[in-house]
Amino acid sequence: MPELPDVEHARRCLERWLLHKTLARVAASKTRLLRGSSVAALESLQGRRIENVRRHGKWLLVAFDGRQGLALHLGMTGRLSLERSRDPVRWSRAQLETAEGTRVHFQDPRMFGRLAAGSLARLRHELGLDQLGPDVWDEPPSAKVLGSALAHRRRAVKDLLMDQTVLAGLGNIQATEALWKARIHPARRAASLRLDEVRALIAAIRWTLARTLKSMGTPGDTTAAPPGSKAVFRVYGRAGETCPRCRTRLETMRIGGRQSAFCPKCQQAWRKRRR
DNA sequence: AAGTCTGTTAGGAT
DNA sequence: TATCCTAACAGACT
Repeated sequence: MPELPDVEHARRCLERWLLHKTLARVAASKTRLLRGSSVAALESLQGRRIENVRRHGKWLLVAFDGRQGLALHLGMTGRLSLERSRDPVRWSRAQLETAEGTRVHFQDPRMFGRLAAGSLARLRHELGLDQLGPDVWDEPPSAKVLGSALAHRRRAVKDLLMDQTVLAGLGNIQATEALWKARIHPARRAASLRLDEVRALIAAIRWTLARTLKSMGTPGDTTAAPPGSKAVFRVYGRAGETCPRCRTRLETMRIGGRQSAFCPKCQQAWRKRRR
């Protein structure tokens, strides 16, 4: 699940569960710590109050008093959940417990997630937040800015959209959906996009992010679709089904090792750059 | 039921 | 430098 909408949802959950609370206990068993961090650093957060919960791209950053921080990446299968007394929590790799007894689990079956604690300044450096591109939801680039980021790049546009140093937050699903919405073939060379196409792409990115975010509802809303439910997506994972726009049979191809669904009619590969 | 697929990213090869 | 590929891991699906 964890692309921008999922991480933003997780952020809102954390805010609801932890904001202004005191962290009484933190434990990390099998979670991989970020290089340069340690369990001792995690434990030094105990007794501190949570001041805010921010997100940049797919990273979560929890700020504590004393300029300390906890950084979290959900990796490919990570999720945050509130412990309820009923069923046991599977794949819990780390636990955060407030003085009031609220217990938050970091569940991560595949263990691609990351956790780190330390001074906020040091974390920002270690995480390479300065290496990340602008957050695609909070600070979307203008067509001109994105256009120049794509110019002179030979890689497939989809591959670049998922490059976190260009734009922070998009993953395979959101990039697939946005390109379909913007009617751009995923394998197009990034440099071949015209300015009007870049403009359409930015609008399409907002469209898919807003749509996915909305489908997840607000934290605690049990009527919303469970995160990652396929129903929201128009083309992702739907190769062989028909295009919702033109009824053409959707196809899929591999780009940068990732499966990329597209509509062969709406998303033409051979539009060449107009000079 | 063995084989294939999977939402990420770091790091090494080309 | 830019791009491409694979490993890290464990489960779901066909």
